[in-house]
Amino acid sequence: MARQKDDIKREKILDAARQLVINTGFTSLRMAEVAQKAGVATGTLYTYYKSKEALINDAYITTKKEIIELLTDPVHIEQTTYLTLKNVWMAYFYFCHKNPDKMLFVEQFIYSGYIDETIIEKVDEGLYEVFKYVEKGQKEGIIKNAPIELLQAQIQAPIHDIIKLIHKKQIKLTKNYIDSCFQMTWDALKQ
Amino acid sequence: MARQKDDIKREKILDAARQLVINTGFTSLRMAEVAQKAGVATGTLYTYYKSKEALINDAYITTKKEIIELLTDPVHIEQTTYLTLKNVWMAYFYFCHKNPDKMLFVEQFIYSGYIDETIIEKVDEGLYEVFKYVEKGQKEGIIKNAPIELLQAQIQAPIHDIIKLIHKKQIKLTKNYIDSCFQMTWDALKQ
DNA sequence: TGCTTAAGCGAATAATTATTCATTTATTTG
DNA sequence: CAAATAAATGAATAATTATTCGCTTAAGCA
Repeated sequence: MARQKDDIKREKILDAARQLVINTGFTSLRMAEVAQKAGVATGTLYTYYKSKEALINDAYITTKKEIIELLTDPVHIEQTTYLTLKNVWMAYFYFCHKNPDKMLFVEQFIYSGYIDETIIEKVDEGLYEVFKYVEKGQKEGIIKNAPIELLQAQIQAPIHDIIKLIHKKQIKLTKNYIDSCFQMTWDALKQ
Repeated sequence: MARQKDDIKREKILDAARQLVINTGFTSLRMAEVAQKAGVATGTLYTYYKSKEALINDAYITTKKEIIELLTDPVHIEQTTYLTLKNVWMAYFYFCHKNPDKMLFVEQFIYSGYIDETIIEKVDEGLYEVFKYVEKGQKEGIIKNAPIELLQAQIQAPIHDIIKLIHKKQIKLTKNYIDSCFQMTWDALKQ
């Protein structure tokens, strides 16, 4: 037959899109720039995606899936709820630090104006797994009995804020710095 | 002479812009829609602002100033650091709850692609006042000795996340709910 | 009350940018 | 190795949308 679509090229396109969004905002995201940054011609974008909207939505879906897989990896599970949560928290923190473009893209996507509304809840379902660790801690009387979404906000929101800060002000990370972040979150959660 | 520009109309324009951004994203913000929502003609926008960029930047500056004035209002000051911080936190929480469009607009602005870079730091200077309450608590040995920006993240990020949630899922607020939010934040901060 | 002048209007225009498509290039397979 | 076919290209086109401008309206002032 003939040539096949190249998954590495697709990934380069998504990377380019995410990076451009983070550097210059969703409004300034131009298909021509995505193509240039990805090292392909503008027209090529349309053999991989039927529209700009489809491209952006795919960038969301694939990135979110990657994050959920990371968070629900059984490798984090330990004997105590404290240690399990710490592992998950650390894994997410490092992921965000290493991939600020992915984290920020996912966070910003909802306000992009390109949302295909149907996909958001579907993708988010995978997160329930993570909440189970928190609910387990509640049953054990270790974690506060607040509504689960409040606890979730206490866990994830500061991470995002701190990563933005690190990124913006080029603060360098020390073990100490990260540990005191987690300590604050744990103090917020614990009974 | 002749007619004067109408500050109420200007406010309506800014309101319209903020609401549209929150409902449909920055990318879908069209001058024609802003005009319609504000109840003026498209051309009128240009007697108030020389460009779309100028309009959006003004929406940012004025909103951010409003927030900073709220946070630095001396009325919040009490005998103890705990009570002062609680007052400021509550004031900000209620503001965000009542004006989610203002809070979200300010939060999203950085990623809008319309930033006039020079203004951001200038406007943010006013926030130092608020950090002083936190630093005071550190000197008193009441608040953890973590870097100030980490403490700031612990304070503000969960509020933003929770307001988004309330807005999205139409959770109804109870006194209890709000108090347990603040309790978590305080536990995160306190020594 | 009438004159002056800037606000207000919105259709027409200019600019911008997503998408298409005729052509070229490269991969697959018999 | 050659034929078949789909990917890749990027200039041309279509679509979208910010901005302008000639005209109308109304606020301020003598």
